Amino acid sequence: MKNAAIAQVFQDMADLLELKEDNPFKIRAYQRAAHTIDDLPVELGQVMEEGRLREIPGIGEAIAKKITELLATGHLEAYEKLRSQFPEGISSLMAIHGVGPKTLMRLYKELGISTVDDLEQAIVEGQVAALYRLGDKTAENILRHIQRLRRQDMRVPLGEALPVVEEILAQLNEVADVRNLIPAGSLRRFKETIGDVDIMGTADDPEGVLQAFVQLPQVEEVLVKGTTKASVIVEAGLQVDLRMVEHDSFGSLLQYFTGSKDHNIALRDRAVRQGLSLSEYGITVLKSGEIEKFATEEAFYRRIGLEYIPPELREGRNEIEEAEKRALPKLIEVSDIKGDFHVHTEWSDGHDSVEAMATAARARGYQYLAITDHSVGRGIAHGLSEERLRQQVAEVREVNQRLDGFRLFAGIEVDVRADGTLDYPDEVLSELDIVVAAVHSAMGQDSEKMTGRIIRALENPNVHILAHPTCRLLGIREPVDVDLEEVFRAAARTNTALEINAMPDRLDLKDIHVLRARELGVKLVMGTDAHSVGSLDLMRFGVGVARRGWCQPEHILNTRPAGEVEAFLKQGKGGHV
DNA sequence: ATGGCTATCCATGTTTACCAGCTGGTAAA
Repeated sequence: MKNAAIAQVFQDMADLLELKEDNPFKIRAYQRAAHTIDDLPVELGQVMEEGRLREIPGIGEAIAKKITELLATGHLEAYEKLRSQFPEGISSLMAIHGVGPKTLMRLYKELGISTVDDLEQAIVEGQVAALYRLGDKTAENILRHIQRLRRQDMRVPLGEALPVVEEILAQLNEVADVRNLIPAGSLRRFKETIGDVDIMGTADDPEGVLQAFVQLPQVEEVLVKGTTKASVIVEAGLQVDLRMVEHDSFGSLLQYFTGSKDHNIALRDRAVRQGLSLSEYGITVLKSGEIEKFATEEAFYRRIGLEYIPPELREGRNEIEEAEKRALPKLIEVSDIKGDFHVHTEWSDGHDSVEAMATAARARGYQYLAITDHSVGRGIAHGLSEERLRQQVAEVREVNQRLDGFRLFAGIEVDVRADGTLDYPDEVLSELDIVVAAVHSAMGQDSEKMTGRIIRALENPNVHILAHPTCRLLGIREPVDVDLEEVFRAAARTNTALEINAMPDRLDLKDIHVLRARELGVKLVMGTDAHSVGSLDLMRFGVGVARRGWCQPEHILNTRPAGEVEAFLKQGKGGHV
């Protein structure tokens, strides 16, 4: 049983316990366990074999026992027993905004509602509004949320949300007089998908700013609007909250709303032991009851004895311990990147010429760029025949000649076929400066086949990089079934680099994989997979993943100067370091 | 249910906005 499935069981148990109005702390314990497991970089099966389940924070005696049962039998008796007390699938109703456990239980007991369809029908028929303490407004509100839920998944990919939010910030800055305006929450932490967006602001006239906010042209619907905060729905169904706060406590508020929840809980625990109580308004000294306010996050963290923790690290892993020791990594930044290892041109399915891509890369301050179009097997993407590849290499070398102080590498994104062989013979590949291998077909293979296939590609001495190792497409395609642990070991052994694909719907490897790959000594590179000049900008999403994976500049090959990169490409694999 | 160090015990977060009925419950963050 995989981590995601186990986490799902505990999440569902938490939902059902909430319906039962069980001990709230027990519910939180299950939720926390589910979240931690979902985020775990190693499979629980392995942790169990090593007898280290209890070392995972939030996993104690009872949950460890349940995990063991799930891994051994695929079932959990306590879960089945709990489920039998409710109609099948009732917890899916908890996903509807505006329906909490209390309302849900009443809907079930008084109206026999147990599915979203039941609920929708009951609202239309006026049965919901007729219940005591529910009315027209509430029923209508629930109906709206059901329709929203139907339209699309609630979580929006970061790559979609970020540009929308940046546009809102730009406009709001123009029409209203604001002092601060910073998006908090998962967006600020650069999580790969965003639930709601939380913008924090300060201004002399906060109500005026809120008024301007709800009147922005991209606002499709106003959910709530008070004197200190407002919530709206903008395009793509994204919910955006704006919260106007006091300027002198902006730091603690920003910190609080940036999260993550796990990070803040751990922080609060630690503060209580220091005799301090944390809240969004500041820090209360428990003995005196005196409240201290903080205008900046730096001052806030300093007050509790920690160095500043960048938002991308605030996931409740071990950032607090490291901050205490002043041992946080100096995270990689976009400005550290000196080149891109994965771009396409009009030779295959890209939109711009070799020269246009090269000059755009140089204009960004890059020192080098690898041209890696698709190989012959990707017929649909105009993959290059051996003959066309030779012609393209000639063009790349010619452009490289003309560009002073810039290195253009001639390469290929070569298909890893179903059996692990590559799309071109070794003689052809060895002529290239750089070979990026990638799986694009037969993605339904079982784990054994897929893992073997990928490892075979890694073992090819001509392959420098494996691109988008899990082949996932956020919200579209699940990752392929592959034993990443084995892939990481093979990559380390063969000195093959693994890619962090920066395309926002890939982000592959993802943050927790990056953490684990680094532990195993795998080399990492960044590629935008750009299909046009503009997409070179996607690098910032890859950098976000690397930052969430605790990467310093030296962990990513793209921060090395052209000479070092050339050395890796020329001899790296041959030496089998 | 977890984890801490007063442990056969105890703490685990608080505020805002909305709605239905005219103060208090519920949900969300």
